[in-house]
Amino acid sequence: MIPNAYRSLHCNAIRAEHIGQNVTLAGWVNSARDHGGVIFVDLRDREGLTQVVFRPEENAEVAAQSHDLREEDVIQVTGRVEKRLTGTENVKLDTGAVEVVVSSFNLLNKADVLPFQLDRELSNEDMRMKYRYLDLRRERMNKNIRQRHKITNAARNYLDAQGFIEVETPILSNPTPEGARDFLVPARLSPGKFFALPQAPQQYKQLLMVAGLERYFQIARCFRDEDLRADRQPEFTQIDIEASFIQQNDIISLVEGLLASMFKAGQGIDIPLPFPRMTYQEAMDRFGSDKPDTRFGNEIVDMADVFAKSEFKIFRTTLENGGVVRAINAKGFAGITTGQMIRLNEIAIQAGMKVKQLAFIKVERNEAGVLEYKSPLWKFFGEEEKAALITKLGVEENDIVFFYAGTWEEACNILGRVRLEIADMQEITKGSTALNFLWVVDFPLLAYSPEDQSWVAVHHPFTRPKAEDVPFLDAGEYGKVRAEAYDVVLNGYELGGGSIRIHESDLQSKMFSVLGVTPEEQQIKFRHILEAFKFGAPPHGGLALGLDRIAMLVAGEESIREVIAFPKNNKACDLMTDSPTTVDFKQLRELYVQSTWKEKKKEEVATPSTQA
RNA sequence: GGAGCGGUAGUUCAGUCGGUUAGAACGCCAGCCUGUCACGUUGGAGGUCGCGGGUUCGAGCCCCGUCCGCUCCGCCA
Repeated sequence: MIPNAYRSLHCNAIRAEHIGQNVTLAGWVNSARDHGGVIFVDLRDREGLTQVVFRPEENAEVAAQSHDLREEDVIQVTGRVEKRLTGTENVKLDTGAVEVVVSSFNLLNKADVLPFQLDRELSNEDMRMKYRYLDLRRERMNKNIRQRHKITNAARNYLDAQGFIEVETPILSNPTPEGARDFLVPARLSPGKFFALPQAPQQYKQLLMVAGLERYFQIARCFRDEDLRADRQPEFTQIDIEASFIQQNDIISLVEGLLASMFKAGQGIDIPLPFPRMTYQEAMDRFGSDKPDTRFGNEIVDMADVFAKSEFKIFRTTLENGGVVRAINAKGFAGITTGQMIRLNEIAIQAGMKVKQLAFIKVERNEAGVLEYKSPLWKFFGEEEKAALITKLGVEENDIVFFYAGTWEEACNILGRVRLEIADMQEITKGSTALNFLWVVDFPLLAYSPEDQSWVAVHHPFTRPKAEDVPFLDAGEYGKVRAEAYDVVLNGYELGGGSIRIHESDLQSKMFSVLGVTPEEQQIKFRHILEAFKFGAPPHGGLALGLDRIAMLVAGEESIREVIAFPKNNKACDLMTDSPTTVDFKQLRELYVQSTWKEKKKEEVATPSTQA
């Protein structure tokens, strides 16, 4: 730290070597302990605490003034560093062996009593957000914000060292034809027209590849006007990366090194490289998710071979009709409560289960010491099936097995969700420090949307189909086409994703056509990119990482709000500034914009009379 | 758009079967206290039980509606 007029040292910098020296400190009164004569003040700045002592015999006037000090007053003190009296050292403080005996002090700013105590946990989220600047004074928030700086810095340094160039792309850009809802900005100088805030710098970064930059990155703010979650904010930050003359493996090892440098900077740990890889198909089959949490087992098991010729008609006919029969063995969860069972079934129904209850087998030892298979299905299974099932699922005492019979998609969705809920109920990952990184590769290129009655891009329309699957694309068998796309996953969170892109104009145009964008629309919305690809676009690809989520996981937090200085609440509002807000009619008129929103009128319904 | 949990003192919470004056801890205010560090100690103030309505002799507690916060589903190329 460079000394200035306010202070010669930070509060946490004072050590035994300073004994005898005069120092000047500035900061906040963390606590004041008034003993009538001597007064102790723990002085806090962003680096830490130092105990300063006001003694009447040192300076009677200053000591008298110190009686009025209250928590969070901002003060400046000058005094002599002394070794603490023997027996009064405080091992909890880095500066606990010394103290500053104050000879002069300035009250820089008096503080009102705070609306909440900084040293106690606070559960009132409105209060935290309304007084976010006070919430950020708390040690936990201070740590999170600074840790975020460290990992961001590490990312910049790493990418710079790898030859990547940081480029800023426009915040005012065009609406995105598909994908998330855009935030719109009226364009005053083009009456009736609108900008959109970028959901991602996707097209710009590809055009930078056409521009010959070869290696680009940006710590980019992105905007999506969708509903919020604990890990989703309407504005968030991506580490956006794009490179030319590069293949999937190159990007994967680049990003592994990047993440390793960030976790090293944030947590001081070395994460093992390389990360395991799994195809999308395998992830869905085993975990029912494209972002599997691999910290625990209870995997989904295919039971087709066991039940192919079963007497149990529901399972057999499901299989005969091209469906699947799959199961999860929840190890040691036979003690599931009625409430938990109800909850699991609710979740399964939400996830698309067509029946009212998940079929199950609960394995418990009865009073006579015999293993019992409690299940509404057990009586329908033949002896061979039972034996095969027990072996295949590794069923033991105190296990409970859940079954689902239906389509592959349903089974993945339902059992994937059930698997996570069971882990939550069993608190399997509670307190775990495991970091299970994973690459999910070979995503499908396209998915059919029954809602839109058309094929939509699973990643985005610029994603390259795998060369060996292009014949399926040509044949119109869109469901079979895999993409050169990859996601990096940590403990069930999607940290980021990317792809090798299309760099040929005709292939890009064909891709748009498959997605239902007519040639006319292509010219209107994508002329710039289709043209650019004709002027010598290099093969390229990239990836974007969610910086907020990474910061959250590094900090061990469960919400990205804890690593964002001024986040929005559930309704995308900022309670501190009361944003968003209404604007004057005049301001709207200048933008040629008119609001159609009307406040709901309170229904003037007569209160039902209770007296006849 | 849907589901769940929550809202009681400044804060964190308790509040039994619907029944006297709604409690505790921390914080706050005042006094005392020269070695504390979650200082101690004596005293004090502080409540629209989110809001509106209903049931009841009586509601923090039961019912209906509504607002706010959080979590999840839908949504998030």
